[in-house]
Amino acid sequence: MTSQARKILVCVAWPYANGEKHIGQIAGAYLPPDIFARYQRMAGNDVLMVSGSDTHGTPITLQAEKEGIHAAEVVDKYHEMFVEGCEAMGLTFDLYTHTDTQNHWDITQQVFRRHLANKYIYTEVQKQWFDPEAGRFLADRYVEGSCPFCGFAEARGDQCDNCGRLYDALELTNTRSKLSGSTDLEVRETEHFFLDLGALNEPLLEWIGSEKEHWRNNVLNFTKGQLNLKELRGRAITRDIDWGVDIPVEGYENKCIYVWYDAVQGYLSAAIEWAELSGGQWQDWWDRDRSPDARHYYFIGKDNIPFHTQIWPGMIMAYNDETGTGSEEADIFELSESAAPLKTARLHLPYDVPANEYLNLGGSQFSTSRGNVIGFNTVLAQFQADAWRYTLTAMAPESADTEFTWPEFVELVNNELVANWGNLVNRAVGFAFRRFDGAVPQPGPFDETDEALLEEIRGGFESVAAQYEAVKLKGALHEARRLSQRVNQYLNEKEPWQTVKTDPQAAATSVYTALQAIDWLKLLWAPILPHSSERLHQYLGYTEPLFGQLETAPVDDARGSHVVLRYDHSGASGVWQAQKLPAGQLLRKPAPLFVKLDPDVVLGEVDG
RNA sequence: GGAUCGGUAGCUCAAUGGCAGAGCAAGGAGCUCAUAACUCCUGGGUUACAGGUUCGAGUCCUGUCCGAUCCA
Repeated sequence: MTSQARKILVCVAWPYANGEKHIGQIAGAYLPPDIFARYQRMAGNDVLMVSGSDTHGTPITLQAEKEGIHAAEVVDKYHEMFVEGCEAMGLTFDLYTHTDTQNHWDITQQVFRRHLANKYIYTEVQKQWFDPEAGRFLADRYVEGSCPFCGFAEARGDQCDNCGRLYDALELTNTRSKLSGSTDLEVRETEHFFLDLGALNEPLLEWIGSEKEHWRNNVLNFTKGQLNLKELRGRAITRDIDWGVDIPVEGYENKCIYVWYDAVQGYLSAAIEWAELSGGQWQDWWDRDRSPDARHYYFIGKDNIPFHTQIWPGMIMAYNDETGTGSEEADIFELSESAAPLKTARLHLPYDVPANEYLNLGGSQFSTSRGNVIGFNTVLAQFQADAWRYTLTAMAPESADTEFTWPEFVELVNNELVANWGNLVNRAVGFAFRRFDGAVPQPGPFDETDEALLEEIRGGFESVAAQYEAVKLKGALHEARRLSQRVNQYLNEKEPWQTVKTDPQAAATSVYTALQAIDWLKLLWAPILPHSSERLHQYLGYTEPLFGQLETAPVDDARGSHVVLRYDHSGASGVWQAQKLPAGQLLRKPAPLFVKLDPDVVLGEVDG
């Protein structure tokens, strides 16, 4: 490596642990960061990729009520389901955890106290529906009544299903509680904490105005537009709920921190948990004084843009602010040894937020309630992970919504992945294995055609890299596919199956050249197709694995036990370099890398 | 209602204001090492619509329509 390794934090959106995720979410937010992270590790950079399941919020409690079990059980069930999916898909999280851990609580409370000490948190009294029978305040979705506009009797807490109007829940009449069914509701006052985003509007505007040329158009302009309105205002951090992180201030025992405030902090808390588990230093990625060149990438769906370009950066700024340093509130925290450096660290802001649009199904969005969902775990049991990785990258909604259809899935797998790349590997490595004693043949002198091919494929280490580097994964796929086709063209021109009979040395040179090209293409494809590149790596006779190992393990802490997914990169040998394929290296008997799909079977299964 | 993104070949997508391109699909030919795969050739366009700026507009400006997200 000519340049020094850069610290790259790959932040992945935190999914709610409330059900099986669908392939639209995978294509938008979970596969792209893995491809990017795998590339960056091969390129010699120090990658830390973190995420976890979001265990708080109404989606979780709603699902718990639906299934008649406790929220914590819902969390365990779907968290583990997602972890299994990630393992099968090969998503190399250095740590995938969840938010109901002691560490995450500690960090959230630490950040809360610092925000409070720095005067970015204030309190305000609100009016809210209270159900005396249940003894609880009612969140919007727990109260229904008559619409203030059209009188519709079944209007929800914040929106009427009949006329579609939005309103404040306090405007409803004839209200009843969905908790107890009681119609005897009261409006009571309740005090809550607010994050003072209004005070952060100007600093955010300044931040968004410089060195953001590499950001995607939609993300940058959308954020600028919002900030230019200068309408950011306080946002409630706490709610009258009992499922969430406790508020670290006395007198608020019946309230909790609301999900949006704690969830985004997972990027930080997960890095700290990773350090605790691995003995690594999370500050190398997060502390901007210690690692000024570190870069943070946030992979999310478009609905999440405001949280990652306004709210979370604002929270980081509010944390870095030093007005409260030395005050009582700022210094009373008890943190674990790993987390303690957080007290003095100043944290990095996002370097890039390459948000994706949506991958839709059949012209409409994936919707669990409407039943049009293609489940992440389900499809991995049916088709190869790399087939999904290829098709979801080819269909990636990088600049606009895209649509998934099963016929297109079959076409992409059969006519591109199998035909272009899989078949190239099979024909070339298979031919070498059969006709050259199961070893890489010894080439004679290269002619112009040989040199030209090798030069062009070697160029992929620049051209494909540029695409990965810019998070243009679809572009990387196109470029790799173009280079694969060049090798097919080369073989058709050289016809080693002919020359092997008349001029074995010429055939050996051609086959060597093709194998060398394939050996390099294996690396260019590896971030997108890690499983098949790993197998090809073995067929070509290498013994060290390209990638490291994914493993799951239970972790115990003061809040209980949670399963984590971890990637151990230590055994990986794959590097982003055009190294020489050793002539004479023993091959292993190859088999087709990809399963060709039978359209009738695929379409029959999904229709039935 | 406000902010933003997108609308290009049958499909998926490219094109610093400078000859509208690629892959797949379709039609034809070659090849036979290969998963009936590979390679070559061909056809395919009112760049959503209407104006404007410019020597020149897919690209810049104005308006309209359609789709999407966030905020009200």
